[in-house]
Amino acid sequence: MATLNDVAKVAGVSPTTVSRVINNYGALSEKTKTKVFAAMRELNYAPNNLARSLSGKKTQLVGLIFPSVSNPFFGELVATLENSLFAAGYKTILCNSANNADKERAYLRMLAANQVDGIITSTHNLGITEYQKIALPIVAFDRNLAPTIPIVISDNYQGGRIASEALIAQGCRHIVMLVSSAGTSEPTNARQQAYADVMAQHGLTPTVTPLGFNTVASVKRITIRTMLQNQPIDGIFCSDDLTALLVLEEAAKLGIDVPTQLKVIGYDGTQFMRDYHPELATIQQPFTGLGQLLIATLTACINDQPPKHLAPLPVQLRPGETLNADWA
Amino acid sequence: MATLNDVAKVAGVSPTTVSRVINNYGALSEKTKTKVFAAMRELNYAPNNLARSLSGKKTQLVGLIFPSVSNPFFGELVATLENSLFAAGYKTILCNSANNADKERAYLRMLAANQVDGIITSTHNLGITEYQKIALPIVAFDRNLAPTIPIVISDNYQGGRIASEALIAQGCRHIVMLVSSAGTSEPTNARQQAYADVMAQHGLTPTVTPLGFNTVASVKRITIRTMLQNQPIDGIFCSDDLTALLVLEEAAKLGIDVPTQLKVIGYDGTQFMRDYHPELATIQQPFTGLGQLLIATLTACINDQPPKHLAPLPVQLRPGETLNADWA
DNA sequence: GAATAATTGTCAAGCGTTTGACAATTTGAC
DNA sequence: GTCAAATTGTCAAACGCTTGACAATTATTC
Repeated sequence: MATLNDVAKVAGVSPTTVSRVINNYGALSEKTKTKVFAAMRELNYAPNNLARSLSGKKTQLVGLIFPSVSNPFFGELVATLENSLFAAGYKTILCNSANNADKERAYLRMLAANQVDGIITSTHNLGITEYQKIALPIVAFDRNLAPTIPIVISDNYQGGRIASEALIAQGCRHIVMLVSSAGTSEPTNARQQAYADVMAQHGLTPTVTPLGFNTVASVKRITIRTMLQNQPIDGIFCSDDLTALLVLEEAAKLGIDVPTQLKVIGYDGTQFMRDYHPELATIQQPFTGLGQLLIATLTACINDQPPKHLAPLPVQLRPGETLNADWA
Repeated sequence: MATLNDVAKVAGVSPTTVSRVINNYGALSEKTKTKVFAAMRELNYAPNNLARSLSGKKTQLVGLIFPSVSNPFFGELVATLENSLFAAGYKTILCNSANNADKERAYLRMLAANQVDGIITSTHNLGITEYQKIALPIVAFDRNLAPTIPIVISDNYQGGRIASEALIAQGCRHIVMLVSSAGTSEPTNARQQAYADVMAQHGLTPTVTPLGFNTVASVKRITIRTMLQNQPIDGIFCSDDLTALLVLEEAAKLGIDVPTQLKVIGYDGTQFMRDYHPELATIQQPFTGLGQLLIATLTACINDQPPKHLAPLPVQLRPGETLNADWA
């Protein structure tokens, strides 16, 4: 690997000058700049980022801690983030926490050891103190990590309300909500709260059926099937789109027609769903907006300007045939 | 951030001793080890990996260049890789090339600048010379990058053969293959070759319809629909599962019953498909095996022991109702 | 308690870069 | 041709750690 000194020799200038060119600092003539750039190209030189960072520069590394990119929701979010981070000059270290506390702890240590500039995370298997001990800029997505850690969310309550009201507006009276989230104090729980509130406002009884975030699909299917068989249900609100898919398939197997007998609405609205299951009505999260806000917030934290307050981003209903047959 | 010197002071030993403990080198008594570890914990110390690597240690960083983790196939593969890499003590730098040559070039530079130990890639938008210029261990997945770069694949020809024969065995005679890959010399093209060979062996006419890897789903749908409407087709072999999904949906819209009127088989067999579309018959790629082989090969390259020859990993048919109604 | 082995300390160079202070040189303007 | 301004060079310290050489200190053993 060519070093800065090699470049200096080839260009016939001093190492300091090369460094000045790289960092665009000090007085420099066009002529030397050209010479140096030519030498860099000739040697296929890339400055050693380790050395640069050691001597004070930022690493331009950001850690992304998410459950797993094998889930299309996180996959899409991570893809969005990675793109924006790249555009902003950052490199992405990917960490799939797999909802494993030990792994997450190891990741935090590792990211610190690698001197990342900041972390964006969407898991929380650790205690608050552990997050606070990290003396690093952190931004959370949809999770309450610690009072001091800024959190970016979309409007979960609003989303829950829109979904519930949409089902009721379509005539549903026996509406069940399926939730697969685990914790109790998570922001996403506002969706359930909204569901419960809306149901109560309409004099209807809310029924929340938990499925467990880490439960395998086949087990979820069984729960869903028994539910469909044993309860009089005409509407289902799923806290994520994948669960909605399971509902649609189990309903089809049982000969329940959607949307005449049963209306279904999901949550998330990934591009994947839009492409491969456009029939599903869902609550559309603003992926791009969330990604940009996450990164803007993180860079703000990196520059010691933590945001005062972060308003939840608006969500919107994406209509579909599972809610309203003659939608199109 | 605490440094090695801080740890030494707290532990009451010399910096050298702390380094010896970290690197487990030289003669060390249990007593000092304990003291040092205690001090490290007390200070929440993590060795600065930049400094370690600068002074000769490996970075334990691996770059992953894939089109995008928003595609469930790559998402799952990347998740698998990340897990295994983590287990092997490596950190993952994620690079979504988005099939953009400039971005890929920038990524290669960036990875080199960050002194990664190696790269695993599954895109190739660049010329051979550009890959060879990278003086870094590279392993390719399903792509021919350069003669010198080892390539890990599953048995594409075998997969194409199994799929084609399965359709024929189920009585299909008018079979179309839908391919979404772009290049002409890619290993995955063996699937088409096998399809063509098998068709010929049975005295049938092969028809390959290209869809374009980067084409949006809605456009693919149109192609598929017109094809279904205008050609007598009783079997479709898709070069990936997502395309198969589109086929199933368009067929349903047209009132074509699967599998009685049309049989469909996909390719890839992600966990996602198994969970959310178990009805789809497909060719199952050995994800875990591929991941492990990719990493084993990369570490071999890193240790200057490039593999002699890499045999394609076997694939297998995963049956499903889209191929055989009474399968279950 | 002497001899030997085991452990720990001291010192310094080096990894590739940045950055500041200062001196030396070149350039341009008049 | 002079002078100031612009440009480039020299030198050295620093970032945090590793590693080797060597000396000094402890433990261990008989």
